[in-house]
Amino acid sequence: MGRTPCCAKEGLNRGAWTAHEDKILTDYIKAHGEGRWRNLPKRAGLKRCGKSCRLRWLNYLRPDIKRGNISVDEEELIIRLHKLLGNRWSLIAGRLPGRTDNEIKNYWNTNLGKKVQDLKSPASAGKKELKKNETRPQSTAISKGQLQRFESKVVRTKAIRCSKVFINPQLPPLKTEPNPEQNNRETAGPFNRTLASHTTTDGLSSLAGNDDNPSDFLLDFSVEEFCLSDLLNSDFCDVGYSNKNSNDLSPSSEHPGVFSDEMLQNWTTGDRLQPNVCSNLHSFCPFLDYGGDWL
DNA sequence: AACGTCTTCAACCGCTATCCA
DNA sequence: CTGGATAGCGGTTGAAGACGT
Repeated sequence: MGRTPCCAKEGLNRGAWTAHEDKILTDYIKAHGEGRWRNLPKRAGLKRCGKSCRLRWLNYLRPDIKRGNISVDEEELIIRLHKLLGNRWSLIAGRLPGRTDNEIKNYWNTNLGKKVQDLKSPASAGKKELKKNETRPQSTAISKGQLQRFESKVVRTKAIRCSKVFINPQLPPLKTEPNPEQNNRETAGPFNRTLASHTTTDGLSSLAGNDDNPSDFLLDFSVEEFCLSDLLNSDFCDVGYSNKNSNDLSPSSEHPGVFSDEMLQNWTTGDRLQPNVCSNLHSFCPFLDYGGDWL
């Protein structure tokens, strides 16, 4: 590939892994656990670079890997998370049980990215895409409107690393007016339950003073467990923030907050959705409604 | 059947973050 | 604080199979 190798690879195997190599690696990790990748090949008797072993294990051999057939729900979630996080595939993968960052990245590059692009300029989509959709019926599940919303609001999380967090305590209250439909869905799944019962008006209180881990923000579910579309349709929150002054990131500006990567990660890598943090859904509104460079 | 083009995805790369002595 | 080792990330590549002519 025209680049200098990251480490000495004389006598090392390259390219596709053989079943034998897979077995050696699997057996070794089962016996000794993950980690120490650099030394692993030598100890396991593999002619591979440690990095390659790690990748093979994480992306292919791990027992909890779910392969192929990305469902419509998963697809929608990927798009939504991509809109929120940008190309932070590992964070996105963290919310899709059994999926790897590599798989999601590939899926995005080969399917969703194109789809978003095509929907942006429908004229260029052409017959080719039509044909393709015929053979991949699940790909048609997302409406054009959805995709347009997704496309325009990717948060550029990698541009600048923040070490400070500013949160405006004067967050507008979330509307909590009675909603029959919501009430009906209250028992549908954990996410709806928590949303319904924890819509506080204080964006900070739940961050500061609760035993539950506020970092476990986003979603913890298996997509088979309940109807993901409830979450996806929720848009996380739809409070009417305006973002007229995109350069003013001070706490007193219209942006309620600028978030560090750490916070972002915490929000998206937790193992469990904690009830108290649902009120912090407020905090995401600027992301979702913010089309420009927010940093 | 043969050939060329396209698509997919596993594997590779360099870079950065984190850990630890 | 510094620097080496290690882990992890996202971008890119290319082999292989699918598809079209």
